Amino acid sequence: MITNINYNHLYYFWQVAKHGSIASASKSLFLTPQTVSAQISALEDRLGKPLFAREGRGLKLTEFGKLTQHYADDMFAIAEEWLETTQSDTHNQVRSLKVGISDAIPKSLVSKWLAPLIDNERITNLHCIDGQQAELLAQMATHKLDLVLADKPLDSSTPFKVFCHELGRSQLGFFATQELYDLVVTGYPHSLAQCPVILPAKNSPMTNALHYWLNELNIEMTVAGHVDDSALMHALGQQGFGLFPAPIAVKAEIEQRYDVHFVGPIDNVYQNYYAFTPDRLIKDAIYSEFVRYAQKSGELPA
Amino acid sequence: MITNINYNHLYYFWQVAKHGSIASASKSLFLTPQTVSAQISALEDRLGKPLFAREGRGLKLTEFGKLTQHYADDMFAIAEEWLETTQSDTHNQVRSLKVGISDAIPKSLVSKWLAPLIDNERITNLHCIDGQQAELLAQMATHKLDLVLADKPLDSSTPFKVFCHELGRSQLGFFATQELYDLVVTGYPHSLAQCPVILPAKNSPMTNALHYWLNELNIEMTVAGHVDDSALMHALGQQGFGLFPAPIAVKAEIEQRYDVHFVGPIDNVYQNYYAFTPDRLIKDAIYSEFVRYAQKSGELPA
DNA sequence: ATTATGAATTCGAGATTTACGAATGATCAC
DNA sequence: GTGATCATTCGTAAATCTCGAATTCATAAT
Repeated sequence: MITNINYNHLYYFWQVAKHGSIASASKSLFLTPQTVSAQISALEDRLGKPLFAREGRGLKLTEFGKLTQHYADDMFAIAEEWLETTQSDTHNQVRSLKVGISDAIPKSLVSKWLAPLIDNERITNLHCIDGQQAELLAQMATHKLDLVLADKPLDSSTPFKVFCHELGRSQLGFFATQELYDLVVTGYPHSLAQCPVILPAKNSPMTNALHYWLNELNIEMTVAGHVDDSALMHALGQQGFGLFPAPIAVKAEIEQRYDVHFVGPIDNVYQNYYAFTPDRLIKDAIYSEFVRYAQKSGELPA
Repeated sequence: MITNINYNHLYYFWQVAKHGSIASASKSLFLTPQTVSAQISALEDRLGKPLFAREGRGLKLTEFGKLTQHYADDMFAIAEEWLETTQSDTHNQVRSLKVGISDAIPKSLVSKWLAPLIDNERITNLHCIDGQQAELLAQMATHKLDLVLADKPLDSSTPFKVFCHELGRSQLGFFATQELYDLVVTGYPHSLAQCPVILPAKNSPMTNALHYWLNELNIEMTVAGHVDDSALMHALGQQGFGLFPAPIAVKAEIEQRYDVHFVGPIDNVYQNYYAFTPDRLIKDAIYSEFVRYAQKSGELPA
């Protein structure tokens, strides 16, 4: 007689796999290690193969264990969202938010957007991760993220349902170290020809818009490099690697944090901001709250 | 003290929600109805709200129950795939396959491709569903499908990892009822101008290629309509609604089933076939087997 | 209207599972 | 070697799961 899988055992396994040890997992489960150990053994017996290899005084996932963890990750991410969205008492609503932030977006802008929600105590548990837009959307599809922030809209052909909200936009400007600043500040923007620039990824909307602008003005610049990550771009800029573009909305933060100066604006070149939310109705309240806040604070220098 | 969720209870709930009644679910769980009923009640107590409304002598999901079922669907779809891919004994491998088939693909081609796997007894449990490519890929991402067949490749920007395999292609030809056939068969393809045609969706690769071909030959045709679903297109064609294009690879089936005649080929216009598989390693064996079979049988009239 | 049938449920008792304390090994840090 | 940390084994107590019998209720049959 083949018995059913005990999904509680799988839950215990998942906790152990996450924590890396029975001892630590048993604490967070409010159980004793013996218990957890026994349940894991029961699951292994049921499955016919070991999930962990006993190594030294600890455990190590077997290949089969790793695979199982992967599946369990996906499963319990859904379960957690289910509980979060259905168990939170009606007037206190959801209290946690997992946000994916595209590399291209300045972090200081994000914290500006999120600040009202945190100040309000609407959210007590914020979890942010970085990454590329496509990766983040994939994680949202599998319930591992609630919200994705990015600087490009979505080609309509995305397989799964996501909603795309426009948050606003900010004009771009060039920033540079003192040394470079002195070099180009007079005669801007035509003086730009004198100096290398760091640009975002090729074919990113920002880069394209920039090239168009330079073309219009008949300026030929030296491209020092293309960098995907905005934080890295700023850091390189700080080293004097070249001028770099950044949204004017965060001028103050950029100047202060990276010890650079604002050189000048880039006419008609904007970075747009979008928020993506999944096709789930329950967290709606917090979604719309976020979007509303962000759009309001997003009325940035035109 | 807030207790943990018992995921076995959730599993019982899921079964009941699927079967529509405790009586039926309890059979498939090899338990008695009292037991299942009690476990469901326990879960409802833990969650604080009822999952079912007792209605007459049966059960009906509450709104909360429906939502929960939705989450449970997603969770246990993953669990089932996990068990299927890890529990199947090593040399007998996987025996079930869930295939999503894009509307645009002629079903007779699909059955040709799948036949070897079924004849071989490699697969004993085949589940096919129809739909639009994007929808199907979304379902694959959430583990509800193992394989998707479609007629267009994928823009690289798909958020999640899928592998795209080229299966082959078939030249297209026009088909028509006897009456229309008589009208256009002489002087083909220029005679096409005399007769309305049914085309696939606007902007589908097939439609674009067709327009290009017609343009080249300087033929102006009347478009009777655009139809997404290949089966529907054939049915309309059978009614004499107009000529319709179809892959020559299934000429015989089309002629026989829809009682139409092959009018003539369309030069340099092909329908391409692609198989999409998810980023999961375990079902690899059956995937590659399928792709190999399909590619072999896909060497179609050039 | 009365009787059956099919469904969910309640109750109580027994079987099973789960959980813990105590004790045992095994490993690591010192 | 000593003490600390971790997983595990064993035996037992508590919780739970499960089932049979009986109950309730709504529908179906007569």
